[in-house]
Amino acid sequence: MANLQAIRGMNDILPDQTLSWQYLEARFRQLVQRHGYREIRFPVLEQTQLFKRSIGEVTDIVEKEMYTFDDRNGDSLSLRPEGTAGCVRAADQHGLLYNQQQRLWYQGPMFRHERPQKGRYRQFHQFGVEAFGMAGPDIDAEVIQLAALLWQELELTEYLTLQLNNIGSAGDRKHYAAALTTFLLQHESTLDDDARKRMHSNPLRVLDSKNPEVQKLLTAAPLLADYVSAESKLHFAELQHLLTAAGISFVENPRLVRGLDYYNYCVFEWTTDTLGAQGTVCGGGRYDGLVEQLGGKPTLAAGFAIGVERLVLMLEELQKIPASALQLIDIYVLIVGDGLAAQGLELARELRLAYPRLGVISHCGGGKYNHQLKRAFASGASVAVILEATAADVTGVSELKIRRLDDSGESVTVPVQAAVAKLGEFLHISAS
RNA sequence: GUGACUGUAGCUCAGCUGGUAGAGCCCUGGACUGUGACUCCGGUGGUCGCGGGUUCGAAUCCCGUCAGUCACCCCA
Repeated sequence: MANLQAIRGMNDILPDQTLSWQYLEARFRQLVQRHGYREIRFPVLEQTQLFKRSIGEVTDIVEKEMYTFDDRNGDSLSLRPEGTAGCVRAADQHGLLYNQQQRLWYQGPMFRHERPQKGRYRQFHQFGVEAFGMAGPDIDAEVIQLAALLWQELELTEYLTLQLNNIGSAGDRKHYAAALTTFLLQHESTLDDDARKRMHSNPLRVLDSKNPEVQKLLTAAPLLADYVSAESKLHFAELQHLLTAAGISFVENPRLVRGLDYYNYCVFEWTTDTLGAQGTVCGGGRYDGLVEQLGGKPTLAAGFAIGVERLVLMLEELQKIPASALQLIDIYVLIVGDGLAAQGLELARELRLAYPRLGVISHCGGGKYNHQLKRAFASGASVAVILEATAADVTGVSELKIRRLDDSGESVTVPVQAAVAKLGEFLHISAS
C-alpha cells in the first residue's frame, strides 16, 4: 500500500469528517428545497468543448487547470472544473429551459489541476444553484438571500462579507477592454511582465494585479463603470435596493472581476478572512448569454457556487458544528457472558424500533465487562444498557441495567420487559 | 506552473558533529476474584517516503523523485 496513494490534491474524507459534511449537506439541501429549487445531477465528464465555450478559451481554468484527455474514440473529454456549464447543457438538452422558469440546484465534485493549498484542492466539491428564465434583479436578490440564509443557519454571518460589482454586458466589456488596452499600451513601460501579458489576452484581469506600481497606474485608467450600459446600472441599483430592504449588507467592489467569461450585469462573492489565502467561499452572478452561447434559445440566468471544503473548514475552525450533529450513537448495549447474543440483538432491534432517531450499537465480539464498558464510553453513547448472564442464565436474563455513561455512573436495574420504556424516561424522550 | 518549509511505529514526536532505531498516546494482556478514564508491570507494531550517490558503515551528508503544509497565481 505504501506506494499506492491518493492522487495529489484529491482527498479522502474520513469518518471523523463526514459527519461535518453531512451536517452541512443537510442544511443546504433543506434550504434550497424550501425555496423551490429542485436537484439536478449531471456527469462529471463532458466534451471539452462545452467548458471552452462557456468558461472562455483564455481563462486560467481552461488554459491550464482542466483535466483533459482523449476518449478511446479520440473525442476530447474533460472533468468538469465547475458546475454551471454542465447544468446548462443538461437542462437545455432535455428541454427544461424552453420558455420556462427553472430553479435548480446541484452538488458534487469538481476538478482543477492547481497546486493544492489550504482550501484549494484538485478534487473539490461545490453546492450550486441556478435559476433560469427570470429577468431579475429580484431573482438575483433571491439567490443572494439564499446564501445569506445559509450563513445564518450555520452561524457564519459575522465572518463573511458580500462583495458586489456590475460588470455590464459582454458588449460593454468589449468596449471597455479596448479603451483599457489603449491606456495600458501608453504606459507599457510601468507594467510588469504579468500585466503586459494579460493586457492582450484578458485586459480586465490587469485590474486585480497585486503589484502596487500597477495599482498606482490604474488609478488613472478608464473605469468600467463609465462603459456599462444604463440598463445594467438600473438593474444593479435595483438589486442593491432589494438587498438593503432584505437587511443584507454588502460592499461594492469595482475591482471584482470574476474568472469565468460568461457573467454579465451583477457578479458577487462572499469572502472571509478566517481561511488564509483562499477567502472566497461563494461566488456567482448573472449569465444571461450563456445558454444561447451554447446553442440554446436566449435564456436569462443567475446562480452561484459554494466551496464545500472551505465551508467545512470554517465550520470546524470556528467550532460551529452542533454536538448533536457529531453524536451518532446514543445507546450502547453490553452483552456480558455467553448465550446472550440472541437476546442482545433482539433488545437492540426493539430499541431502534421504539426510538428511530437514536443510534444503537450492540456489542459484538464478546469480552469482559470492563472491556465492553470502555467501548461504550469510546462510542460516544450517552447511555449503556447492560445485559449480563450469571452462571445460571445461559440463554437469557430477566433483568438488565441501564447506566448513564458519564462520571455520575447513575444506573437503574429493571425487568427486561420494561427496558424500552425505562430507557425513554432515562433519556427524557418518548417512544414512537 | 513558481517558491519556502517538512516527510522516523496507527497518531504526536526524539534521535547531537554518520556506527544498522527510541518515547508518549492508542491497542492488547496482567497487577486489584468485574463497572471506562488513575497508578504499576508486560506485549503487538517501523522497507527511517521512494530511488540513486559518497563512505568500511547513512535515519543522519549529496542528488533526484514522490507526497504534505503554507504562500504566489487564480478561484469554490
